[in-house]
Amino acid sequence: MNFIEELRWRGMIQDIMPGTEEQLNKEQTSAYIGFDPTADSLHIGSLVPILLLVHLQKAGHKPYALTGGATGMVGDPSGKSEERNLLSEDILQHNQSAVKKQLSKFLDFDEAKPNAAVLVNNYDWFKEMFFLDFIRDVGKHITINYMMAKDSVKKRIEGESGISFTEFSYQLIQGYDFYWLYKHHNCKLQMGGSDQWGNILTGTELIRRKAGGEAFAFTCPLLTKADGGKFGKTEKGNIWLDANRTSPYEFYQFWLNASDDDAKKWIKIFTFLSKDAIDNLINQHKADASKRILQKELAKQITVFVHDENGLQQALETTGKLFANQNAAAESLSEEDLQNLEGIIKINFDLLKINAGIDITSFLAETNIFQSKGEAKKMVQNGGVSINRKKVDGLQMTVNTSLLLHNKYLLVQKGKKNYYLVIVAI
RNA sequence: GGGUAGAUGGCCGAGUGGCUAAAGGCGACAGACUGUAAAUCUGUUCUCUCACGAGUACGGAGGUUCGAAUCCUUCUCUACCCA
Repeated sequence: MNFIEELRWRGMIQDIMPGTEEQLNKEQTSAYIGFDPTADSLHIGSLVPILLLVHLQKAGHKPYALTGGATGMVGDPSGKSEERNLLSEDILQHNQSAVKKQLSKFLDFDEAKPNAAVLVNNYDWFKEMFFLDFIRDVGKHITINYMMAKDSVKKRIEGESGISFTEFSYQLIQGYDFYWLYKHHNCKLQMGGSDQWGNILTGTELIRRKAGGEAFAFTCPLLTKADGGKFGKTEKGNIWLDANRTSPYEFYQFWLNASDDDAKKWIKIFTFLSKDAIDNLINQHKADASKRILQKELAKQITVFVHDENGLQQALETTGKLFANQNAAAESLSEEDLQNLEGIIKINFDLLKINAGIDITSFLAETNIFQSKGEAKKMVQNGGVSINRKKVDGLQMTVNTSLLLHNKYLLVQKGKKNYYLVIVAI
């Protein structure tokens, strides 16, 4: 199975330019994807493009991962309904190096291999670029009419808040990236999310007009959830690839909570399991959906990919303790169990206050489990708070030493799935 | 430059002097059900407060009024039309 066929059955191809497959079959091809340094960690939305590069490399082609030091300074209008705030140069610098570090985890950079991965930063070729040169050498080749016809631009022009010249120019900058890589690295293919289709085509157009060359492109679908919600968000926000931002346990939990429909789609995209293996899993899942075989396998594979075997073990251990015996009393957890709960939020709290006894709303607010007493109160009244797995049934409750597990711990739940371990000490 | 229509809570959108912390919808969070799903039903959803209550808030500023999202002045921004 060739690279494109592989991606196709996995549901990872949205649009593809004619001739792309032929090019890839013909010779080892260099291809690139850009990553915007909008934060100092990538999140799971970037995982699909990363996987495209990994598949590409596995198929024997040469992947280029581009960090957008220059494009990040401008801001991509695609998929945004409003003008974005510009990031400061310091932050961009910091983000770039962090993103770079993360990317290097997933690709093989062994230079001995002919298809070793390469990291590039478009700031390197834009920092010396003068405005006049750019509008003469690049701008001249692309008409405004062409640029305005792009969906991402059209929407903004027709929309409420308009579009600045800065963001309007974005596609030219990205287009030039492709041209530059084509010229200097013989890079003939650009991939990306389907929201990038317009920007990518500007690049192939530039290569055609300015260099008389032929370049190719395809995009992968943007992920949504079966219920129409945004992919990769939870009540706590984005799911990041950085273990310090999203612990392996939380990361694992995210995938484990996938709905059946989503799990079927996602396991093809986010794991390297073969078609047979996945078909087999889907059949097993259908036989007894309540075992959530698909979700477990998906969560396992992708957690190992991002956080290694250790991360997975940590996630499984914590998951086991918290969810395996949900009906068991919290008292059944040993001190070690509690001490080694990795990945959930741990909070230190003053023993003296517990000794004196503290009312439930103050306790929840002072531990920062809730931002204010009002919020804590509302949630308690809704029945959404448990301590040591017992539902807090009223505001009159007092937290005191009798509740402590092993004289030291309190296991607090906000909702069903959000655990906090309060550690009491002086 | 001239004219017209607009700007309401995370989003959409009702509201033209007091009964308006502002209908309704979406989203989000929680509960029930369940499989730590989905769907459904229920509750919550400006901030602080155990509560009584208080403080902010209908683009910005100022004014009229006992009382303003609602009326007036002015400014900013957006859309459309004319030049």
